[in-house]
Amino acid sequence: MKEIARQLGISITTVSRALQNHPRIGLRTREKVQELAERLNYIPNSTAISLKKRRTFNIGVVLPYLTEQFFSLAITGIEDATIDKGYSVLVVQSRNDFERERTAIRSLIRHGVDGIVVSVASGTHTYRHFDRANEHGIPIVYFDRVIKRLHSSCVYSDITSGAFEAVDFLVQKGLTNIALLNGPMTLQATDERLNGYARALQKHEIPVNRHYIVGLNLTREDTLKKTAALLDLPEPPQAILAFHDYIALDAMEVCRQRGLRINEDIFFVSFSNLSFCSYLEHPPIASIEQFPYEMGEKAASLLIEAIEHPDQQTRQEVVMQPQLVVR
Amino acid sequence: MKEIARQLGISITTVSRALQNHPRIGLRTREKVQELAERLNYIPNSTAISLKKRRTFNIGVVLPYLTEQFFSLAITGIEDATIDKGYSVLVVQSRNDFERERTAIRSLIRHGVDGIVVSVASGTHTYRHFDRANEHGIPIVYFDRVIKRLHSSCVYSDITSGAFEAVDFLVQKGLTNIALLNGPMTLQATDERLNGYARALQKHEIPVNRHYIVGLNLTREDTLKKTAALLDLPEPPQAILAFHDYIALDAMEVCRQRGLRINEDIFFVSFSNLSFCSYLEHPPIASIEQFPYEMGEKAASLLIEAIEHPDQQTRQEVVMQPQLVVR
DNA sequence: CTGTTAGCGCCTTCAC
DNA sequence: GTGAAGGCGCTAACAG
Repeated sequence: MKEIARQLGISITTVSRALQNHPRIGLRTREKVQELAERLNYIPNSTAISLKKRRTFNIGVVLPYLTEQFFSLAITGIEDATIDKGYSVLVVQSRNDFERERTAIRSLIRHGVDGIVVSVASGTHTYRHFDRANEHGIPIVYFDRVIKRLHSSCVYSDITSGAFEAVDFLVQKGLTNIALLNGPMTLQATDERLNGYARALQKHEIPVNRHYIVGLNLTREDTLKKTAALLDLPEPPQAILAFHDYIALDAMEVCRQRGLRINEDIFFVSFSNLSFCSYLEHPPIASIEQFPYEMGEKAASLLIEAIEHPDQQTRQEVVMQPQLVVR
Repeated sequence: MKEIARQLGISITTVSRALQNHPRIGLRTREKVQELAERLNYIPNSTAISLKKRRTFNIGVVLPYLTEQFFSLAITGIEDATIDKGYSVLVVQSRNDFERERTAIRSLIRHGVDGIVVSVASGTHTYRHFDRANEHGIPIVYFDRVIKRLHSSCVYSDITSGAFEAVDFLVQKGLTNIALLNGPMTLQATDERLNGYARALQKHEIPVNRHYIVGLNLTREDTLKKTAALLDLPEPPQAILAFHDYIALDAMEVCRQRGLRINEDIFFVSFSNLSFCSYLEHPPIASIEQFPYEMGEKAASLLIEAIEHPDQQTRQEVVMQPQLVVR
């Protein structure tokens, strides 16, 4: 800017205004300035602007794993919702580790993001780090793995209803012995899933067999072991509802090894609907699509809302309806 | 800082120095400052620091798709290599679109990143936008889909050798009719792959059958169609080398539909080694692992090198050896 | 060991 | 319509 001002023999102020299309600036001046700026391929220093405006136009995203397609789709939604509003996205992976998440948030605060979208790590047990962000005036929107806080919006899917529909679907196919490979009890979604499962069985007056309900700890070994245990039951399940496609895949492997034919001797339904399931010879017969892209998109626009209108504290809770996709 | 200075009755400078553990500051003063800062849960305004230091400690990453596991692994490598040096990562997806890539770079420049890591979009045909970054003093490191520029380092894998080994492996298994499902001719890697393929055949004195060499355009339909054409040849291939696991999967589907048994009637080897291949009942018998994580890591550290020592323009070209993983 | 001063690049009253 | 001056929060000579 200084350079432009010098070359044109005008003041920096004028340059600044010309560049912003300030109304009360001479048309000729404006044109000359903009043209010269172009020629010098001037790019405004956003650091300086940030300092002045107290906005960086960066938003932070903290989520467990980018390698999970669910989250990379979510990020894409976030990107699409923010990019043309001029925001850039800072991504940090928590790897489901509390400590990592904490430092991630801290680092984002230091980097001066205008807001944060987070999907809480499964290892997180206290929420002080999030409050810190809020205390610094940084709004947070939670998605997928949400926690419900006073002033923060969140968007998540209705797991209960997803599980309900899945089980309902299986029962209507004539399957009554349905097992549930559920997540760790620390996650809220685990409860909801159980809920939907139980409610669907109840609807059809099928008694809940507690041996069919299994809590997994996210390690592959655990999944393999507990699936094997299920199959060893005197009355093994005819169908399995898995809380994640990956879990279903691991479980299917166990079944195959025992000579069970997928989608004949035993049926699978799982959450998430990873695109690569379509490459499988025997994919789960149904998946519960949770629309990660849309979730990310929604979360991001709520965040931008919160950033740009900090006054009107309209906390929102958006519940997305999952959809049973039958193959 | 002002607040701390006021409360302690000292100058802002002293506070600043105390916070940075400046050596020539009174121990007592320092402690008092740091303690108060803690209590006020003061977080330095990095925007201001950036303005002063002319560094944002942000680095940009531009790549085609985060949803491809290859790239999300690369990002993870980048993250790990930068995070503890105090950098944050701004991610933008180009979706292989030139225009998107261009705006991405532009936006990163505006946001004042200290450097950029990029995997060039397949749709990119001119490199002016990259030069722009360089003109603004922003170093770039290319990885995977690299272009070779005067002052920019790059890291990529030795596709030729990967293809060579793959074909060599197949021949040693007694397979001689080997087709190559290659990428679009616009990508440099496509050439190299062809090269390795041809060289391996040559080594075993197998003539190159040009009907076996197929250029794909990255759409699924194209893959299906051209694979079918391969199988329709008077002498169909016994094995297929695919330039990507996803391509192999699509091609395998075609084979299956025709009643060919994977890994019996026809064999597959592909590049990339996606983790989910292990879930397949009949995965490619071998994959060419390209170590995306390590590539990202390396690219990022080269970038940091370039950022922190802008004087010593040591352009580096790192070639990673891929590895044939036999299942 | 500590304070004074100037300035990073830009925006924004306020004055002309 | 344009310019001068001050300041965003912090750092870094330069003085004591």
